[in-house]
Amino acid sequence: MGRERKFSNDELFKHTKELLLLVGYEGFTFSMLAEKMEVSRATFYKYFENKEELITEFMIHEMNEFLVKLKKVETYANFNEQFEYLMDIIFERTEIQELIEITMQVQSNSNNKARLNKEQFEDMRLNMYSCLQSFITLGKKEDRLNAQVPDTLILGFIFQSVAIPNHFNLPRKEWVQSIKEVISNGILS
Amino acid sequence: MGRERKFSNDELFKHTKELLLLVGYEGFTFSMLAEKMEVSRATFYKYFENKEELITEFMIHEMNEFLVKLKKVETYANFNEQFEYLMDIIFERTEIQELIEITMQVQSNSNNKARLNKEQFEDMRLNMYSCLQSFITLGKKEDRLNAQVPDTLILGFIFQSVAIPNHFNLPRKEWVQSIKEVISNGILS
DNA sequence: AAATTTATTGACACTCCTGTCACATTGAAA
DNA sequence: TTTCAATGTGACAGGAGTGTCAATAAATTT
Repeated sequence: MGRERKFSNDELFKHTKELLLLVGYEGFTFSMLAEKMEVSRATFYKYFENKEELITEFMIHEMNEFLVKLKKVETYANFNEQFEYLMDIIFERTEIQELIEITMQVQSNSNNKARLNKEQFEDMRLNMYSCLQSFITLGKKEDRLNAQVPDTLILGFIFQSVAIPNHFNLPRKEWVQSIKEVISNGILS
Repeated sequence: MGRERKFSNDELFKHTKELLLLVGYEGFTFSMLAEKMEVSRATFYKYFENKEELITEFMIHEMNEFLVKLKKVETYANFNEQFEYLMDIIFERTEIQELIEITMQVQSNSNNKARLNKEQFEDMRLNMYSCLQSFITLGKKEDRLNAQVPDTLILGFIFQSVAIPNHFNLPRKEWVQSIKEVISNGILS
């Protein structure tokens, strides 16, 4: 019962994401979002106490979508297939890493909802890492990964690689293929 | 003649850098800088029209320091030595990449000094790339670099690697060594 | 010591964002 | 048709940053 909403949660999060990637956490304001969505700014306060709460809630939503896909990595039997699949989903959501860094900037001082959201998000992030840890462990067990290299560095390389600017706009397929090649065997011939 | 300045340019840029890395471009304000430096906010307006002008000027200063070091790469005769030297200076100034990205956010609409500064900075950035291009070309000529990999990706890998978060705080020397190893030969064994 | 020059500052007016609230709107239930 | 609960909005007060300027402070020159 009651009035119909002017926008769905999906729409809200879609615009939030675009704005966040455009202007960053500090630059993000309810005013901009309201203008973008053609809605009164006051409306948001019916759903969120403040921008921290909106952004942390958005990030949980975003991370959830990513985790669902990431979990499927376990269904692949060997390291090679897991690696292929992992690169695919990472390059399908190149912005996840950037969004994680933005969320790190959220300061939640008091005992509010944003604080709880941040804690939940932290749990999800660790969940993500543990999922990836299994991947690394398998790779080292199968003797496919260089055991000398710290696990955290292997993951770091994989995740950072999506952030490399493709200045010359090489075709996506070729670009991703090259990145896989370099991550696998390095830049030396 | 006249009164003595309360702070040097070096001090100003030092604090600007710290603040920028802490709060990002959008979060940076003259108020914060003034408080940090224990100076009146109004003082800055004697030297800069606005924050865009300060930040672009700072970036030129920063890039200059980096370019001076980078130019020396040409004094090394072969690829191996150039590679070693390059990694050293990049890890000595791990923040240069981050600062470049921050500067990209500066919007200089009108025909002001910030606009000119941005253009000058862009020149320096291209200068940087051309310097690195020589390094790549030498590497491919000496048949040390994988000729299949796009040049821009090789540089991207090297520069992005400094941004990989060292979550477990592995000792710097070991960390850099591992990164060199992965850049060179990849994560596979 | 007075004049001159340069640096610094507090205060003011302006703009933009925030959080709130009473009031308006809408759609479904009674 | 009336009622009512959920949704949406304009307006207001408060806070923070901006850019400016007249006044003040400190060095140097005369």
